[in-house]
Amino acid sequence: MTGAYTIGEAARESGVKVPTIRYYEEIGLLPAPPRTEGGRRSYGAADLRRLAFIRHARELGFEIDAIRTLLQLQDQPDQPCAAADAIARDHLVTVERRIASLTALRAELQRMVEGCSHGHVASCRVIEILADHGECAHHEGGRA
Amino acid sequence: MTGAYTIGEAARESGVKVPTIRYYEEIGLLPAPPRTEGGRRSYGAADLRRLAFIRHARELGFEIDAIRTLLQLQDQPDQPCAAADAIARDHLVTVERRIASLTALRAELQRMVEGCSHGHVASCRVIEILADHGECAHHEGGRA
DNA sequence: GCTTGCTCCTCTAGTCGCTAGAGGAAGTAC
DNA sequence: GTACTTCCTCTAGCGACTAGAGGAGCAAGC
Repeated sequence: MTGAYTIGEAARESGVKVPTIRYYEEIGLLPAPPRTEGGRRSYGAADLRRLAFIRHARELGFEIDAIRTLLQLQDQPDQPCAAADAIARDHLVTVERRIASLTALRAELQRMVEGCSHGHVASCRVIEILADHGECAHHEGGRA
Repeated sequence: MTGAYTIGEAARESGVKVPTIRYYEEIGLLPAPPRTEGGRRSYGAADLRRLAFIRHARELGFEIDAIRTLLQLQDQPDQPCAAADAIARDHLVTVERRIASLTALRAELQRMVEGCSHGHVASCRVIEILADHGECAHHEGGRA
């Protein structure tokens, strides 16, 4: 039977660390489980699934608030899934923007390190490019 | 002449927000400028250059500590620039890893939203993939 | 002179998603 | 009975800011 798990077992099974599990409980992402006589948390199989879901979503870069919504949706399987789709699409857009930004950044870093003649700071391309924004190809801000 | 600037002017010139400038001063990234009679910060042209340097480096994703080192290097132009080069190279590696990770992530998000038939949550591909890690192509962790 | 409105000052607290550590109790192994 | 591990709660810290309170300086108009 899908018995009871200690928080340590839940952590090992789900890959979410012990303090993080407690943190998720604190912020209401994971329901507070029943306790043993001695006051220890006792998790069931459904909790492990929920934790795995959260972990996977975090790995994919979803924010806690988005995961909260996704979990609510998961709990109501007869709802239309437009909301889940929208969250994923939104996130996809974010990720694409981030990739574009990082790719531009990579090009600039490559220019830096390739241009560096390993001489002295006075003539260092790395320092130079950082000092002169005008000289560089990077003109759109935003989180890298 | 390269006169004196208020913190607001420095912010406009450098693109760094006013509270952020004060924050940089607090953490010792920017020297504390002289004050006017009325106690207001009075910046010179060198401060503006330093701020622009910091801003650019932050835009490129360098961490404050790395910027601190880069600024120290900039202040000693006769030093060899190996350290600056190493910082840039390090950062390039980080950025490349991040791009790889995000690219894998993008593929998975695309699978999600393309597979979504816009029906109900019970059969939603987005929710499904999140629930079943085994089903997905994403197996290496790391910061996205 | 006086008021209006903007910028500036300091200080504290909040953001996000955890992570670390203190100090103590419960459970397990020998 | 004692050693060891795991668990408990609680508070504080990380990075890099951001927001807001409460007050003072300063320039312009009347």
